Amino acid sequence: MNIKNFEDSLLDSYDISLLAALQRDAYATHQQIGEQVHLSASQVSRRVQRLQAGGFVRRYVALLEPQALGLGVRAMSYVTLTRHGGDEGAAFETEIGSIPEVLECYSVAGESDYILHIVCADLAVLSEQVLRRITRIQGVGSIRSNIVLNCIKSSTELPLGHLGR
Amino acid sequence: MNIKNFEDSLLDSYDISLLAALQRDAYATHQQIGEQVHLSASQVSRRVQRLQAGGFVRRYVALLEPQALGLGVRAMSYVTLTRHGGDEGAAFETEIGSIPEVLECYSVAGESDYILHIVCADLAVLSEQVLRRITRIQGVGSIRSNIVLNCIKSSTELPLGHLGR
DNA sequence: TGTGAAAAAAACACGTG
DNA sequence: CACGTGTTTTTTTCACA
Repeated sequence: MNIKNFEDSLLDSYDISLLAALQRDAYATHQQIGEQVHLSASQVSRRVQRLQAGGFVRRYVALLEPQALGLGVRAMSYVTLTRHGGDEGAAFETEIGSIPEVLECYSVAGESDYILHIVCADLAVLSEQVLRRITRIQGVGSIRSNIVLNCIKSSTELPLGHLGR
Repeated sequence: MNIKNFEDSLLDSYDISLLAALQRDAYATHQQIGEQVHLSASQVSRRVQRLQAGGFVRRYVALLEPQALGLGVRAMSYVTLTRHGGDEGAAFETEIGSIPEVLECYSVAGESDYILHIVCADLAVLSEQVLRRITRIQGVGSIRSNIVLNCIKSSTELPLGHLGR
């Protein structure tokens, strides 16, 4: 039987610590993870497979160091479309998908329509290339941006505390 | 000789495609990556080690599926501190670090002082637990939040195009 | 830089509680 | 039926040409 989603599934406390360990460091060996979680290597192997098959793990990735790669600028940008109701949204969303400097894009309720998380080399690239390109997308009204001064925290670890008890 | 940072380092086009491959899928075997990048498995092994030692790779992680884990709410919150110049910032920053629902926190130039990326189970948890806890941190003036309606794009892949040519 | 050997780790099958 | 142990297979790392 397959674990399909949150409702069907019973994640016991081992699974939860396992997921926590995986999103902290996916390159630890099953042995090492097992020691942290108090499980044998074979158990870890079995459970990890189940968790993957169950759709809890999206994928495994390497997180790179922006500074080391010459990516010195991070910004949050807020895009407002000119008109709502049409398909400006669709055009915008597909275009955004093809801009590698845009790491994240969310539609939101509020003054602006979209929030964009952008990383790029420097301010010149940000304004002259990335923001310019976004401005030119059909339906885009205004863009406002916040330049990030300092990174206090940047994590990909989802909170799992609500599952536990 | 060690590769220390962007200036010293000469990343050739192989290294760049290698980094791109790693941040796309870090669980591919060296063999598979080698086929994509046109390199032998041993070369991939060597280069990956160099890239890690050179500080280009922060770490390897599993990206989990929020929906499958009952994490249905995503929000961007904007925090303004009451006074600037003191050490309210320091207190705030250490406190924020201990809230697992806050995935990202950046200090920014502009109207607000900090931007927070929050993920949690539902709106009740967001307002009654997470935002409440943030409000109570010493020095916090106001919080404004944007609830995310839709995720257009959510990536951890840094843009590497500027390195290439 | 590639090839092959050695080491390590993961996946699997089995026997046991 | 779930668990750990031992075995097989895969994968990575290292030495050598």
